[in-house]
Amino acid sequence: MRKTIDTREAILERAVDLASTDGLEGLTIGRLAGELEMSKSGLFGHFGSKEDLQIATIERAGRRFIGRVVEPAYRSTPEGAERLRALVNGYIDHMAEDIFPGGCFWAAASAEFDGRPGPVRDAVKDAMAAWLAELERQAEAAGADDPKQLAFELHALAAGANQRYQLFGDPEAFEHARRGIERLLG
Amino acid sequence: MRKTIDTREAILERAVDLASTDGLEGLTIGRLAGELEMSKSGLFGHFGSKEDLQIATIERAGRRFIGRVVEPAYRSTPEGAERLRALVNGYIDHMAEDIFPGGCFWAAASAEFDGRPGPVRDAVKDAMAAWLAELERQAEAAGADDPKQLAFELHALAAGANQRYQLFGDPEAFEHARRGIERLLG
DNA sequence: CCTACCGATCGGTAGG
DNA sequence: CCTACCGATCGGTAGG
Repeated sequence: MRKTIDTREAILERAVDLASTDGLEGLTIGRLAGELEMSKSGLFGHFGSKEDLQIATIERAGRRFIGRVVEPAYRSTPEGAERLRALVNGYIDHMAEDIFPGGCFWAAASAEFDGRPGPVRDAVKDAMAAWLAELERQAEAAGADDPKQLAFELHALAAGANQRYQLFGDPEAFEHARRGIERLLG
Repeated sequence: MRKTIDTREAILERAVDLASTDGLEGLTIGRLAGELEMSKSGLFGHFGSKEDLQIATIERAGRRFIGRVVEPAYRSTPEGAERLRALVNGYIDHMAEDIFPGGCFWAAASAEFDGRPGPVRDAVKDAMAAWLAELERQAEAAGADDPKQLAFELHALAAGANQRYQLFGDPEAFEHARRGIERLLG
């Protein structure tokens, strides 16, 4: 039992990385099995379908993001302006550190599935909605005039930095984003 | 000759739409041929490889964007602040009008290929670079303090609106983007 | 522009 | 968790 769970976790860790570079559709059972040196059917048995694997991968990416960005911000800052800044800067830091190879998992998954209705798209949507709601909550606690507007702009700057950095390999992207964030928050 | 060119153009028009929803990798020769009611090899003959088809599709999407966004802005406004506003608002309008089904072609293509070096990625990069350079040029003509920073933020707001609108189907995304743009330009 | 193929890979199943 | 398969589809080719 233990080992089965461990194997499943190991599969999903690799799956998140593979999906970050090649997309959730490019995440094929055969390639994933090959990289983990197990048979296709052995891997397949941990999931009921490719769709289930994709959804489990999205959930796993969500836990990684929470562990690396959200929890540190909660531990180090009080609710409000400070936590809002820590969340957005943490998001940017984790892009700059290439924690998801191939760029932000969420930007990729969102662009890939936004036009394809179904449970995979819904899983991406739920994760993004939770992140935006968290930003709005902290913006409200910070006493922002328009918390939704602020959350939108902060996320747009971070997502814009990811797109620019991934495409041009230009670390200046992060500087631009940070400057915009400081102008909004400071 | 004429007809060969027309056929090629028709193929690429469908290809841009298909790639907008299913990605440049999901753009398969078989599906495209099926939708156009021609044989795979008949379609394939217009291109030398799938990669060539992808690059030709990117170029075609670029011409569509220029025709629908850039040229109207040039015709209706003088260089500088007015043209900058017209370009960014035109970009947002063309997202809201669903000119690319499945969301902005560029956001999708960029996220899909940013982690895969090669000529396809380079074609996406060149198109995005030309767009950002155009924004920077108009920002400079408008007398902005930091034209690169302004261009980055304007594009980020527009791209953020696309992501949000495509994922949540929420037209408020465009209002948020327009509000941010007015604050930056006004 | 077509028919008729090729080897490789896809998601998924049978049976152990 | 495996081997051994299935039908479908992939990009691409031969030959006309």
